[in-house]
Amino acid sequence: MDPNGSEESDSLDWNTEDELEIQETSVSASRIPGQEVNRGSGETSSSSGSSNSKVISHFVGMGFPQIMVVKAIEENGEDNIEAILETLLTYSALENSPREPPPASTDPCSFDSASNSLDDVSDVDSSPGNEGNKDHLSEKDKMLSLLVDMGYLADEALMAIDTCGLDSPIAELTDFMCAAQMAKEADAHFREFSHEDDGDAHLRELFPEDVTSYSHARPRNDYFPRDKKRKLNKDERQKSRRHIRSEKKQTDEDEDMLNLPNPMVGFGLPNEPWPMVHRTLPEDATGPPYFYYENVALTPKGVWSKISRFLYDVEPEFVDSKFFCAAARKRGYIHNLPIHNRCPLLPIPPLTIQKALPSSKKWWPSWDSRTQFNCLLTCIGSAKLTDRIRKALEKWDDEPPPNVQKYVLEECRRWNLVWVGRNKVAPLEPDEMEMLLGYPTDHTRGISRTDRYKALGNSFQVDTVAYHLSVLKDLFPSGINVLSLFSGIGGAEVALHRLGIPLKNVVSVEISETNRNILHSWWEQTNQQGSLVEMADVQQVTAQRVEQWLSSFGGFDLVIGGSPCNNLAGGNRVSRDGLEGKQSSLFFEYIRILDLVRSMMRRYR
DNA sequence: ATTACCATGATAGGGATC
DNA sequence: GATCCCTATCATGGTAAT
Repeated sequence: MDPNGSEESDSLDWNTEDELEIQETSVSASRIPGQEVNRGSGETSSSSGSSNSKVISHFVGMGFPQIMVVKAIEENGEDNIEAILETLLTYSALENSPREPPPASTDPCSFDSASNSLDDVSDVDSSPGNEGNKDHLSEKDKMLSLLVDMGYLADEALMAIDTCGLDSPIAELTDFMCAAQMAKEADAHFREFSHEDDGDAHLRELFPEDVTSYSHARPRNDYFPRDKKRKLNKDERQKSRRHIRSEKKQTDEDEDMLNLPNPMVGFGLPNEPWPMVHRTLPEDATGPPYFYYENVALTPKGVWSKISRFLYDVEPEFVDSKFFCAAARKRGYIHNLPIHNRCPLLPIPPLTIQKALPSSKKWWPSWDSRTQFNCLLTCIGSAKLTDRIRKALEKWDDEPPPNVQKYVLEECRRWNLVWVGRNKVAPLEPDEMEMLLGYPTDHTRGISRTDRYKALGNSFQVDTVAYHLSVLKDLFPSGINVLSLFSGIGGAEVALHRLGIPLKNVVSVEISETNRNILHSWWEQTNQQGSLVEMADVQQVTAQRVEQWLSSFGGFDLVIGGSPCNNLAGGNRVSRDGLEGKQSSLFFEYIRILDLVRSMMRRYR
């Protein structure tokens, strides 16, 4: 739902000053007086150092103990945000366990395994003062914390302290660590992949009791030197992927795979006597608030099981919108909504091309057997292509030979072309896409044509989503408060509105200004009685803001959104990097915010 | 083997601004 | 006329399921 994230994220990459400021207050309790003197001075920190610092401060700012954050980064490699977060989240799952700070002795020891990779340079454990001397230890810890806060890796900082001595000038320590960092960077690619799956277990051993409630995490790759991954050539990338695959085979076997249902009907279709599916949600998954997450069904292997794991182990509901409209749209939805007594949106839209676009019937050749469109995409077929097709067909008086038919059909399926004249095909018009996706006519009108295609190609199919959301109507007869993340052109809002569910307060977060404008004008045109709060960046949804919304709205009833699919979708041949991808990693913002809302609402209860 | 896929990057041209 | 921004056009090929 975030078509323009790629463009605008460029300008957002380092636009975090204000947020850091906010976090400064929340972190301050755990920080040592005076350490902010060095923050941002820039002189001492290398680029990798400062990015590392940002990651640490963000995780810490959200309530993870610094020691654990550092450990998680060490375990997973600084590039592997996803794994770091996963490691940290493992402990939030134990939220109800008694809280104990890590034993003091654990602090220095916890770095031991991390420093193993550098043991050949220096023997950390042989240094004096590791045990017994508490004063020295705390001084050492302070220095360690200071250096880590400056952006250096904890194991390197520890080694520098041990090697150069606690009384050494900071400059000497930082010099030492710069050298160590350079040595380590060569190792980074390997560690990025090899530590993906064993990080949790390792941390679990080190912190068997310690748990924390976190409220913020920041899994953006943008903290790191841009496109480090892309520097890998194709062979290397394939090797890496093979490496992941072979590791998975060895470790998780088949449990990592989620099978896509065939037919892709989810937990049941309207007006079909489908055997009623019973599901029991994991205890931790039950609301309030209700949540609803969406993304493409066909992702790289293991992505959906990972998404499911982050969303409290709720099983995804895979649905193809071809059962709801005349176009396919294979999507996975993870939600904690009841699944009984759903009802479809009325009127039921036409399910075939011929009924949806009756004017095309006249020109539709008998050998084009399509009755439904493929997934509506963000791009359309080119004018040159339709021209080539026309020329290929014009050579034949009546029916073209099979090979020409095959070529034309292939292109028609690929680009969802419609017959609009004799030998003449054309891509769908934006308003036709609006209709097929369940939006009001001219919903996206007024912006450039390409932007309309982009926005529509990235949006919900309203009838499908509305069918799932329909259970909310009886639950909230007086209306609902909605937190809508990655709102796009407002598919969720339109669905709820069309269901007749009053929208009391809607907080909509959407990066694209044109999309925000679309939702805004829809809101006004439909005379909404509630209030609409618009935000641009999910990363600016801080604990403070959520708290503010919760206190003024009395809680959210629904948290809904589909995070960017750019790096998951099969159409992306350039950067299909999975959940770690530049845009798709914003998924972690979704769970971050959802968890924030959940934990705060539980606290208020 | 075939098929489908919420795409990306390079490029060119129109229009506004200086 | 030089430059920038916006828009449109086009070619491009990898993954996983069937």
